[in-house]
Amino acid sequence: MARSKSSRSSARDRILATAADLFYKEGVQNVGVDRIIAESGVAKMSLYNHFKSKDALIAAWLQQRDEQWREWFQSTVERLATNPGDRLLAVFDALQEWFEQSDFRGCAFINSTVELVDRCHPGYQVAIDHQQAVFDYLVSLVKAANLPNPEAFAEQLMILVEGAIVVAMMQRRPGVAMQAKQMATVLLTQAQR
Amino acid sequence: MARSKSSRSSARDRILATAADLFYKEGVQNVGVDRIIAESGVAKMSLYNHFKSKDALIAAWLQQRDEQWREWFQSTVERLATNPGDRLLAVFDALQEWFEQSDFRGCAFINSTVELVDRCHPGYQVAIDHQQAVFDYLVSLVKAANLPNPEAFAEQLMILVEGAIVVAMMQRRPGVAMQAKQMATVLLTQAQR
DNA sequence: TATTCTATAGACAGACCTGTCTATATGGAA
DNA sequence: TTCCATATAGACAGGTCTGTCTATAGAATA
Repeated sequence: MARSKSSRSSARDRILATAADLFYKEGVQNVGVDRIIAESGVAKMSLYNHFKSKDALIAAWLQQRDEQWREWFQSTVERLATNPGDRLLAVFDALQEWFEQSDFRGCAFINSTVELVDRCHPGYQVAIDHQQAVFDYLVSLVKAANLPNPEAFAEQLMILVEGAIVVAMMQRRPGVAMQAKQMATVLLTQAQR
Repeated sequence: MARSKSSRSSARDRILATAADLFYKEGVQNVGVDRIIAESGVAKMSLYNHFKSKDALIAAWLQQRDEQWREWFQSTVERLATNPGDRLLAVFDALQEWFEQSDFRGCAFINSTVELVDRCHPGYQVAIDHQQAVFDYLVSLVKAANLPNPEAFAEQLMILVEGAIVVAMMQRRPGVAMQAKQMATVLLTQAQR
């Protein structure tokens, strides 16, 4: 039981790791299952034993990326600042760290939403839920900073976050995070009054 | 000569109009040339006589959309406000009109950039140029309003615009434009000081 | 009228895609 | 040792895609 579980996980994990890399770098539509099995060194049947279809693999990737990205994001924000007010702004320092990664190619969830036009795709809801989870985290930060109207201010932050991501991706300009941070500073001062 | 020119344009225009509709609604990767010729009622050879390849058709579509969208955007902004300061904010009223269109599915240029991962694709540079042209227009509005550091403030507006577009697309919430407008108002007041 | 240009329908090649199938190897468990 | 779950390689079917080719119709011009 423990063996079969561990060997199964190993194959599954290799598939998921390869898919994660390729799907993010090249887009879910531009990567075929043949490529994934070739680069992860598994047989095609292993992929289809672990995942019902390519669409299910896409959904599993997004699910995993949601968990991993948010864990990275939150721990980075909390590493960069301790004061609740500072943590709000540290959101943008974390973004800049992300933008500076050499393989940065935008938000996997925005990108997948664009590629998977069909709202019934199993990965679509995962992308929507991810945005909601990020929003909820921002709300928690705003509440910790004791600002009035936490939802309203978190929605403002969300606009800045999404805008910075798109500009960073399109123009390859990681520094946009600091512009967004400065905007957030101004809005924060305004919100505190 | 006039005949052949006009009949050629008519076929070319039908192809481009159909492609524009389908590419925007369903994404360039999800629409094949067979579908375009079927829905525009032309022969496949007519498409390949007017466009070197599907990629060239995509590029031609983006080029046309760039011109049409910016003309619409600028004339809408100028219709909604005459005072230079108000025009800056009218940008977001124009966005809201756009977001409320029933077929709104985000920015064709962001979407195509995501789909066409390859930066060498003939349509890729068109998308980058579009963003630059929108930015230049924002700079002209900021300059007309006599604000200091026009480029810096236009970059802030750009973040708000891109952020609003993404939120409107992902969450189907046209009202996000008014939140972005309110943020712009605060930043405008700050910039004027 | 004869010519020429552009349109048409549709077959076709060649590549790629997903998903299934077979036949076989391996390694821990009973 | 025998069994069984899982791994493997790779052929295969059936579909889609782009782009080319042929054969033909129609309409304006010389």
